[in-house]
Amino acid sequence: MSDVSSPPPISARAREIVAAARDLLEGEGPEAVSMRRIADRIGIKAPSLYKHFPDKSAVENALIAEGMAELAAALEAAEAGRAEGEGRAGGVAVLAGAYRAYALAHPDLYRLMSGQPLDRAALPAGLEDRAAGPLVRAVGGDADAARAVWGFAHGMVVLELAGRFPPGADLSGAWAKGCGAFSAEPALD
Amino acid sequence: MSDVSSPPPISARAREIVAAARDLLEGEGPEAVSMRRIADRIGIKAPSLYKHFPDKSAVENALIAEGMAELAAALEAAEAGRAEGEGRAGGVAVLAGAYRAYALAHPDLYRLMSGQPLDRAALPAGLEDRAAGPLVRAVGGDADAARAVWGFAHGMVVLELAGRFPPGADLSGAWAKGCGAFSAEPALD
DNA sequence: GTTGACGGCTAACGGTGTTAGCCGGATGAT
DNA sequence: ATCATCCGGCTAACACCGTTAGCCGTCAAC
Repeated sequence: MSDVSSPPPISARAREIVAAARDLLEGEGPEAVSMRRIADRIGIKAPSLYKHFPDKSAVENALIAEGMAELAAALEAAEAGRAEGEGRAGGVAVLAGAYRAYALAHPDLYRLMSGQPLDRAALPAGLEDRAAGPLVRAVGGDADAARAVWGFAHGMVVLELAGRFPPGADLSGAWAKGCGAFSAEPALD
Repeated sequence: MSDVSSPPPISARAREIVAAARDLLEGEGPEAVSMRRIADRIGIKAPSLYKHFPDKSAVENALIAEGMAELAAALEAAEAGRAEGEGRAGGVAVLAGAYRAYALAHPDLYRLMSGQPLDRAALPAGLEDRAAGPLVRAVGGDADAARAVWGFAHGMVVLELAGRFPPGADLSGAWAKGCGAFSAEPALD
């Protein structure tokens, strides 16, 4: 019963491959992560990669799992670190700050994680729920509210990463406005 | 004052090219819109496209301009169509509904429009502002608030398009929650 | 009538993901 | 000790991608 985690990729070579893929992704952007570039980086030829992963998307799924685990850890740390004096409101703002910080620190990985229809079967069981946990707890378990603030945070982050806001826009103001709106208790609900 | 729009692409052939590109995009998805497939569809060879557009991104920019104009029109129609009795709150919800409806009706075009760093020089002058207009008016000209609800709407739409919410999730509830949060007047601001 | 631009074309380059098939070495079984 | 098996490399190749170079027919203008 040692390690019945998710899919097989546990061999040293496999880990080396996803590490190379991540270096390329975070160092040179998404178009740099090609099977030939990955193979080059670890001193083998591209077709040999297929002895370790069925296709490129499997390598990407490993990267996605890695990123989601890191993001979950960052959110859990933010959740644990906030002063107990803060109400639900502060919780949302702190989590949103941690979310944004992770995305800005790993822009290309974040886009890879969030830009495509998750292959949930290729993910460690429970990872997605673990990443969502801190936020749903911060909004008191209201699924609608959790989805709304997730949508807000994701949208803000992705627009910022794509440079869609005006050059000198005061984004912290917009974040504060959003977090404030979501922190007010529902008036007549 | 007939038509001093933006860049050159006004020839019949050029319009035919972007029409073919749009058919491919909306009919078979983004990976189907290749220079060879576009050319095939109008009965010429791929290299001939370069007599009308400098590169593929120029064709995409034409698609983006087309989509943004349509989205702007949809938002303006929603703005004009709402009952005058509604306050600012209703305005935001109506606009968000129109925004979501356009994105769901043209998912691949919307992703093309919103997923990359806008080449503003390639866009008709004033188009971006025109698309943003209805929303900033709905929030009373507060730029921070406008960016926050834009982030919310974009995030919700893009997560929905990517199938990131749980299969049977009640998204209309999350949308209502978000619009409600952004419609309450700022308490102590 | 000549010139020149327009808008097609073919051939080609370097890149992509991926498959087929070969082959050496290590490992396990008889 | 010999034999079989499988693992993990390899080369060659396919079909596609965006893009460039260079050729050529048509047609309008001077």
